[in-house]
Amino acid sequence: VMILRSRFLDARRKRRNFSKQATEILNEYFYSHLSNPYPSEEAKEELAKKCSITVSQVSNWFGNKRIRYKKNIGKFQEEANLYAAKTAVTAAHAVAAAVQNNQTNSP
Amino acid sequence: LSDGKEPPGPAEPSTPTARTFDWMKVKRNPPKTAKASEVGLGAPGGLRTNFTTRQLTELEKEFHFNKYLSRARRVEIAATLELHETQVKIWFQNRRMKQKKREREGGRAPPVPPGGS
DNA sequence: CGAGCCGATCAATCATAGTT
DNA sequence: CAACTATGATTGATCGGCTC
Repeated sequence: VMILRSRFLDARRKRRNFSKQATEILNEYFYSHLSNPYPSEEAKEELAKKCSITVSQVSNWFGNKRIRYKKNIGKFQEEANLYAAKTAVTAAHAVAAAVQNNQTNSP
Repeated sequence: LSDGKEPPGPAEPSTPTARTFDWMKVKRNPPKTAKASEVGLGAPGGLRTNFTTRQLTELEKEFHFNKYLSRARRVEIAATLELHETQVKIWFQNRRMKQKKREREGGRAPPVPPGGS
């Protein structure tokens, strides 16, 4: 049986965790698209570039994230709220900027 | 790209954030590999078959010879390796995708990360 | 109409990195 | 340092769509 394990022992070992920043970007996308966290091929390429990883790694990340998320939603609740708030702030900034540029207000 | 809302609302009212969407409910049917009714033994269908080294070696060898299998060859290999024709078929399909993946990305970058010297 | 293929994904597991 | 957890990768098999 052990022998059967040895058939692998190739790639998957020696794996490096993605940079904190890359994970940040991936999570932002995941939680801001929680209703449908399935990035298109183009989106994956863009994420891959921003994260400095390959498209396959982006796919692996989303695949693992989706499965693990639905496996135990509760465990990710905290993280979900964190990123939800984060994107909300980003959106707020965008709106604020738009308002400043566009003096079109409405009380 | 930036969507704001999804027309249908498959979510459930409970928590303001992180609702339950359809993709979270997706369940795959269990593998149909081996019918318990056929052999009627401790072969519960629904388990991911673990190919042996011998089977993988043979399949790999055949793959290098032919990327695609003919019906006849498939039957032959399935018999020799004691696998279902479907398993052999699926193995080749997955193997081809794997090959494509390696070609697409594995263009370079295997030598050595930084560090040497 | 059905079989094989493609592309994407699932789901379980492996082996390791990181944490406690 | 051991025990446990988080995470990236691998892979047999499924799902939907397309071709023939």
